[in-house]
Amino acid sequence: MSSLNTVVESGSAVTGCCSPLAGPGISLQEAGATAGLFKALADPTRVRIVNLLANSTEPICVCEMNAQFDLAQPTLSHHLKKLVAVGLLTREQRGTWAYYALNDGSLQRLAELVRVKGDNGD
Amino acid sequence: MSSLNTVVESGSAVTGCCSPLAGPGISLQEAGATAGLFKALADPTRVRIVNLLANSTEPICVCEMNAQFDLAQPTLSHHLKKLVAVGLLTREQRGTWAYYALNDGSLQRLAELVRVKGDNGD
DNA sequence: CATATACATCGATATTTGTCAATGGAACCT
DNA sequence: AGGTTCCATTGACAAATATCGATGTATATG
Repeated sequence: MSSLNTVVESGSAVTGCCSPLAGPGISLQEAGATAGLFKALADPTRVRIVNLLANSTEPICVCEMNAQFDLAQPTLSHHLKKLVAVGLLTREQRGTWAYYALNDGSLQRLAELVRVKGDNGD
Repeated sequence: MSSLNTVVESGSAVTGCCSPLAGPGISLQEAGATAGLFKALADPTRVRIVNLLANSTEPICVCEMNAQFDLAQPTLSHHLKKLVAVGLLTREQRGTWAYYALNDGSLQRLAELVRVKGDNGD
């Protein structure tokens, strides 16, 4: 059986930050935070990772992604770290394996960032 | 009065491209196109430009942005070009001035990219 | 025609970033 | 304890990018 610590970690950028793109007059600093979130998705590999996780009901371990993406393992780790740092992904350690999943509601919050002014919001 | 050619140009990436982030199994190429769109917004200055235009009912000329952003004029031109190339912005020449505006519906299409699976789209 | 203005393009540079090989560290197995 | 597997970190390097000064190109104006 083993211990199975299942320590969960996640950054926080989607979680609370970031002024909407079309919001009224954002500052330079706010623009930086918002750009930081988009920057996390400004790479094909990271888009694929998010897409992969968005289509899975369960977390996926690095070894499985490693089998699908034609990339060195450190490179994959690098991208995963960035996605966690920005709050899009969650990392969960199960024994020797590391399982990643979409942070709950992170896509919804991302959608709010892009929400258009006169939208169905109310 | 002068001639006022008003030649309008715009790229096309938001216009038609780009598989949704959470769509079913996107290819490496599709991921690249999607990442390219996010890349356009992965910069504080470009976020501010889009935000500025999103809050304006009328196009805005470069000279006006130049007054608000603490950047050299060539740098601003550089960013504007990228936003037009990806289809987010529209460029319109009025005499000596160049007016930029949000490409119609580009934000909506961007929102669709980020749309979550079980959303109200039905 | 000469000059001025608005903007784009070019060339150069410093920073950022994606990538990999090598190494490190932790959990598991025998 | 020793070896193995999974993953992260480090260091190095090439490519992309943000930035600016200098220059180019229209368009207007005197």
